[in-house]
This record gives sequence, C-alpha cells and structure tokens, in this order.
Amino acid sequence: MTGDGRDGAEHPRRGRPRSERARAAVLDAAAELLLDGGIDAVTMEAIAARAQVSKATVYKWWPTRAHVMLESFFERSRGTLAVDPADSLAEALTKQLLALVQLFRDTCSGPQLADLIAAAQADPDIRAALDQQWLRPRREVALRLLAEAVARGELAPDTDPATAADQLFAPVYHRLMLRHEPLADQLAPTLVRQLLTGLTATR
Amino acid sequence: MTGDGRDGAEHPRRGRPRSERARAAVLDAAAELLLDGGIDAVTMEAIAARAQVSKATVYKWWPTRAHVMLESFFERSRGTLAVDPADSLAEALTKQLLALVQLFRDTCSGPQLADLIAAAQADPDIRAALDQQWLRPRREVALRLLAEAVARGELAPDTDPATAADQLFAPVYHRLMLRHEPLADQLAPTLVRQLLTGLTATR
Amino acid sequence: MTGDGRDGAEHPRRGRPRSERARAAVLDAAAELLLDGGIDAVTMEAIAARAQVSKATVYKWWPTRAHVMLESFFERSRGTLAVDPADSLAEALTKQLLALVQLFRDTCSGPQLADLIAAAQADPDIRAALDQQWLRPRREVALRLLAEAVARGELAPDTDPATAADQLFAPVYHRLMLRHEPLADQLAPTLVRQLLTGLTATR
Amino acid sequence: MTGDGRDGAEHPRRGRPRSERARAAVLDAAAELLLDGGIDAVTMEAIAARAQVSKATVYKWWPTRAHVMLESFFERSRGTLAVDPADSLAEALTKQLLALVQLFRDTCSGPQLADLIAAAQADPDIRAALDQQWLRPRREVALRLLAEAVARGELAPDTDPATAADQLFAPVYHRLMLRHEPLADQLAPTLVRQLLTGLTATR
DNA sequence: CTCTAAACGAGACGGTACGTCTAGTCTTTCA
DNA sequence: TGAAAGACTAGACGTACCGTCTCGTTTAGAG
Repeated sequence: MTGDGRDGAEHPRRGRPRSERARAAVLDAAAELLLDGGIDAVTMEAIAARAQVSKATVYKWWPTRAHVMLESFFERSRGTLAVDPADSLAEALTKQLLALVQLFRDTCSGPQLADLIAAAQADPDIRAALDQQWLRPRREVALRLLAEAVARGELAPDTDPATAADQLFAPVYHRLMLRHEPLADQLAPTLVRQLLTGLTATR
Repeated sequence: MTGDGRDGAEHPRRGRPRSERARAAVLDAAAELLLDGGIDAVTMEAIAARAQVSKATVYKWWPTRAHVMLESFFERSRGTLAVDPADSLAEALTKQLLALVQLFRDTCSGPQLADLIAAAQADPDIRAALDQQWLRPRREVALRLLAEAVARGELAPDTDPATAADQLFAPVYHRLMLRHEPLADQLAPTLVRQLLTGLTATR
Repeated sequence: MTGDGRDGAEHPRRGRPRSERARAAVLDAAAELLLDGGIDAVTMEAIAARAQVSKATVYKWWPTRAHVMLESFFERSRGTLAVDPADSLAEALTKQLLALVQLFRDTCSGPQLADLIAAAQADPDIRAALDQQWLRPRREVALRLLAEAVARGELAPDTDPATAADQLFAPVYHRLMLRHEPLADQLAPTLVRQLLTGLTATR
Repeated sequence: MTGDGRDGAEHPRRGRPRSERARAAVLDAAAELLLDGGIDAVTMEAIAARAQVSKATVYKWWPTRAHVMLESFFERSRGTLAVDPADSLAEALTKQLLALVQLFRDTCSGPQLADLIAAAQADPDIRAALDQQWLRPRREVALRLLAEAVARGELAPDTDPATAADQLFAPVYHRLMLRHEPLADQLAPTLVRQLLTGLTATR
C-alpha cells in the first residue's frame, strides 16, 4: 500500500529490479518540498521533477502524493518505543511524551505528521495507515503501562486507560495542529503530574 | 475577513445591494458539498454551480474556499458558551465537554471543523480565524473556570490551566481527527473525573 | 466542427466574447509548427505554448490537432475557383491545374494538405471536412466544364467526367504525397493535352 | 531496413537463432490491429502485447511501427507484375490497373497502403521504402510499356511517359486515399481508353 | 422617470497539476 | 546470445479547477 513492497525476495525475480535510487530520491524530494513550500508545494509533478524521476515511476509505486508523504514520514521517524523497565510509571510516560514533543517541535516530522493527519480527513487509506503504523503502536505502549499500573494497584481501579492515554498524548497533537500554545519540554512532566495526581487541592 | 462585511450600514449605500440569497446559497452549497463528497468536492467551481451563483460573485466575497467553509461553519455552530453560575466546577466543565462531543458526533459541524483544522495546516488565515473565532472563546471559558477554582483554593496552586484545558478538550478534537476511539457521551464525565481526581490510587 | 462557430451574432451573446486574438494565434502557431518541424511537431501542447494560449482554450474550440490544422489550412487557402468564360476548355483546365501545382509546390498549403489527407486516413471527420470544403468544390468546377464540353459536342459522348477529372487532378495530389516526380509548371498543360488529345499516334 | 535481415545464412551463426515465431507473430499482430482499430491502434505497445512478444524484441528488429507495417504489407502483397507479351498495350495496362483496383478494394492491403502513404508524410524512411519497394517497380513496368509503344510508333512521339503513368495510376491511389468515388472494376478500362483515345470528339 | 453605481449571471481566458498513455531504453533472469 | 519480463526517462495527452477578465443584465438610491 505504501509502495515499498520490498517483500522477502522470495525468488530472485525476473525483469529489471526496482531502482532504490529512484525510491530514495522521491522520498527525499517529498520531504524537502514540504519544508520549502508547505503542503501545497508537494505536488506529484514537483516531486518527480525534484527527484529527477519520471512521473510514471512515481505513480507506479505510490497512488497519491499522500502515500509518498506517508512513506517519507515513516522512513524518517522509525523512533524507538522502548521502555526502560527500571523506570517508574511517571518516568516512562514522561519520556515518551518528551520524545514526542521534541520530534514534533524540532524535526520535519512535525509538519509532515500534521499534513498527514490533515490529508487523512479526506482519504481513508491514509487514516488507516496512520492509525496502524504510527498511532496504534504508540498508544499500545501507553495503554500497557497504564493497565499494568492498575493491575498492581498503583492506579485507581476505575481508571479508563484509553481516555487517560488521550489526556496525555492528545494535547501534544492538539498543539501541533492548532499552535495555540507552544510545544515546550515542560509540557511532558506537567501532563503526567496533573493527570496522575489530579488537580484537586489536598488540604 | 470572512467576507460578510455586513458592517453597520453607515449609509444606505448606492448601487445594487448585496444579494442575501446568493450569500446563503453559497454557504449552504459549501456545507452540502462537504457532506456529499468530502473536502475534495468543495471546489469554488462546484460551490458556484450548486449555489446557482457566478464564480465571480463567490470570489468577490470570499477569497478562498476555506473562507467559505469557515463562514459556513460559524453560521451553523453559534453554540452557547454560557455557564450556569450555580454549577460546580466539575458540572460546568462536563457540560461544556458534552456539548462539544455531541456537536462533533451528531452534526455536520464535526467534519466541517475537522476539514478546517486540516486546511489550517496550509493556510495561516484559516488558522488565525479558527483560533480567534472558535478555539479561543471556548478555551477562555475553561481557563476562567479553572483559574477561579485555583483562586478559591479548590484546585492545587501549581495547576497549569492551559495544560489542564488541553487535557480536557484536546482528547475530543483528537478523536474527531483520528477516530481511534468513539466520541461517546461518557467521555465527558470521564475526562473531568480523571483530571480532577487524578489516576493515582488512594489506599 | 472546425471551431469557428462565428454564427451570425443573433443575440449580442452573454458572457465574455471569444478572443479573436487567441483564435488567430492558434491557427498561426499550427501553421508555423508544421513548417518548422513537420507534422509530429504539431502537438496540442506546442500549439498552445507557441500561441501563448491555454491548452484548455485550444481544446474548447478544436477537438483534435487535425481540426486546428484543417481550419488553419482553409484560412490560408481560400483561393479563387473563378473560371474566365472567355477561356477555352483546355485553357480553363490548365489554369486550374497550374494554380493547384503552384499552391502545392510554393506555399505551406502543400505540406498542410498532405498531412490532412494523411490524418483523414484515421479520422472520418477530417475526411468529410476535406471532401466537403476542399475537394468537392474544386471537382465540381472541373466536372461542370467537362459536362458542358460534352453537351456542346466538343468532347466525346462516352466521356466519364468523374474519371476524367481524376486523370487531370489526381496526378498532382499523387506527386504531392509520394514525390516520385517533381511538381513542375509544365505538368499542367501536359496533363490537359494528353488527356484531351489522347496518346495514340495519328498517322 | 525492414528488419528481416534474413541474409544468406553464410555461417550457421553463433548464439540462439532468431525466432521465426516472434517475427511472424509481430507482422500478423500489426495487420490485425490495423484492421480492428485503425492506424491509431497500431502502437508498438499493442503489437508486442498482441504478438505475445517483448517490446525489446520488436524494437530490436524494427525501428518504428511504420517499419513493422511496411514489412507486414510487403509480406502480404507480393503480387505479380508479370506482363503477358501477347497482350496489346491497352490490355496490358488494363490488367495492371485492374489488379491494383482489386487489391485496394478487396484486401487489407488497401488500408495498409493508405496508412503507409500517410505515415510517409512524416517519415522519410517510409517514403523511401515505399518508393523503392512498391511504387517504382510498378511504375517501371508501365513506363517500359509506354516507352516501347512510343518507340514502335503506336503512341505519339511527344508523349510524356511519366505523366501518362500518373494519369493511369494516380486516380486509383487518389480514390483509395480520398474515397470521393468508388473503386469499381470499370475504372481500369475507362482510364486506359480515355487516355489512349483522348476525350476530344471526332466528327 | 431618468441617471448612476454596484452586484449579478454567464462564460472565455491564461495557468498549473492532474493521472494516463506511448515511445524508446536499460537491466535483469531464463532458455 | 536471444528472448522475455519489466522498471526506467521523457513528454504529450485530455481534464479539472484555479483565479481573473469582460461582457450584458439587474436592482437599487439619487437627482
């Protein structure tokens, strides 16, 4: 679906093999165009021209420009999801959030992802790809951490992990898309503290 | 900015007055097209055709299709922001959130807003209009409620109202845009309870 | 069909009127491209570029490049078919043939017509247009001259005018298309003399 | 030039021999495509697909699609040019013309040749091949017959054989290309009679 | 009632990108 | 080494929508 199709090389395959050079050039071109001129500059025409690749080749492997951007995005953000088992729940969640904040704020993955979420509004394929390949893996790490904490009695038994995960992560996406508040490092610990402790004052 | 320009009718104005029929037809056409065929169906060409209006007339009053959609959106969602002073903090927040959940889930304003946030990624005008005319008024209601609760000692003094507001509202927008979880009524009280009480188990 | 559609201006017409500049520029561009680079250089793309006209405008008025060439050809070769009634049959036929030889040999109408006849092999529209607007009017002049000569006893009563006309004119077209022999002025009187007198030696 | 290159098999040749199956399949495919869908359907792509042959193979042996059609045409129309020495001039010419009329009217060689003459307008290679391998041999038979008749005093000494040949043969090609008159058997004797006798009435 | 000004509909215009097609070339493996 | 498979560059195809423009028409208030 994302055009890589680099399946396990079952047979040596007949015919001329796919050009790795073309593939990489297209993905790079898409990322560069996005940074240079915004989403509207990322046209199939411009991608092909910048990558020195024929339009037909682009269309052969990626059905729409959004699919190019999807693969370009995943290529660049194969970030680690690893959790240090020595960390406390708060530490583990804070690390995940901080990594996300910094990825969105400091790399081209931020605008790329914002544009992909935008494109997902009109294209179910993109929504599905984002969900399966980006969102779900990250949510599942958080959901597992929260469920384990509930199981060992650290969190209240009536905790709704799905909602809790959104209360931690959605604000980061929200600020990426709307920019009503900055994406500061401090956001990560604050999100964790406020949700775990609660806002209600203790006397 | 949104093209209505129905300013205070200083003079009765010379010349033919603006056609209210045309204005309404354009806004309706935009909304209908969005529901019928998604954001990609909302082209200036299609709006003009469906509204039985000349393209020049559309361009005269709205610079881009996003501005048409903006005005169409605001026309339909002049929801109340009123807070009943008799309500507790939790009640007031829950009511606001529930209204938002139901607006997003049950009316055409949901997809409209999702598409506007998408369009905002490429158009600063739209981002600004959304911020000023939609997001900010709603945030300020919530921020005032939270600040007052801190002031009267109901909430912890180290509460960050901006982050707290995002922890309440961002999940709703997140589910609107990504659809990884449903927008259920139950979401509203859960968001409020978990944030105010905190997740940490009390022995 | 040929895109002129300059009907008798029944009503003053609504909307922006068709640009005569664009029409002329397209027809000129087509003729120039043909002379510069042959038929293969006459692409819709190149016509639009050379005429400084949008491709959509070209397609709006002419369905294929052959139709552009048709109109371009007719625009340039509204030659006279007039016959001087004082001329003898041989003189009249010779004048018509000589004009054709010189048109084919000395103007851009020669290659244009050759390409149009070529295009007619694949496109019935072009064949019909050529037949009605070019070939038939010229044939009818010759057929009338021949029929009148038969009627007044100048030509043999078993004369087949259709075949005779082809024996006069087809050689000119044949040399235009195949170039196995040159298109010399001398060809015109020779064709007339040989057909009228016959080749058979008189003792 | 036409890609057959089946030279006299001097040595047994090294390597895998050329596939006769591929050669025949390509020529057949070209002829079939022409009849099915007209000249525009005869693309290298379609020829290769229909012949179950790789595009590279087609390009290896024929430089353009016109060359494929040329060879396909010659393959099917190796008609005899033999002249019966017992025939009179008129009989010999009529037989040649009648064979041509029937070939054009009743076999697929008619449209094939029309398309080749069309293609010759844009491609000098095709023009040259047509001239040398088709047109010239046939013209030379006619020119020899005419020259011999002049030599033995049967035809007028001022006869121009080249023009006379065109007055006999060009009408047949003209009707093939333009279709303004049908290709009837009767055309052959009429052409000969009118040219040899002349149209002028004898008292 | 006429004049004037603005908004209106229709629709042609120069552009840009779309997604498809064919031409040819090139690089593999198979026979 | 030829054939087959198929990826590649190059560029024209015809379409859609963009935003602008030029018309003639309509609808008011001003004179």
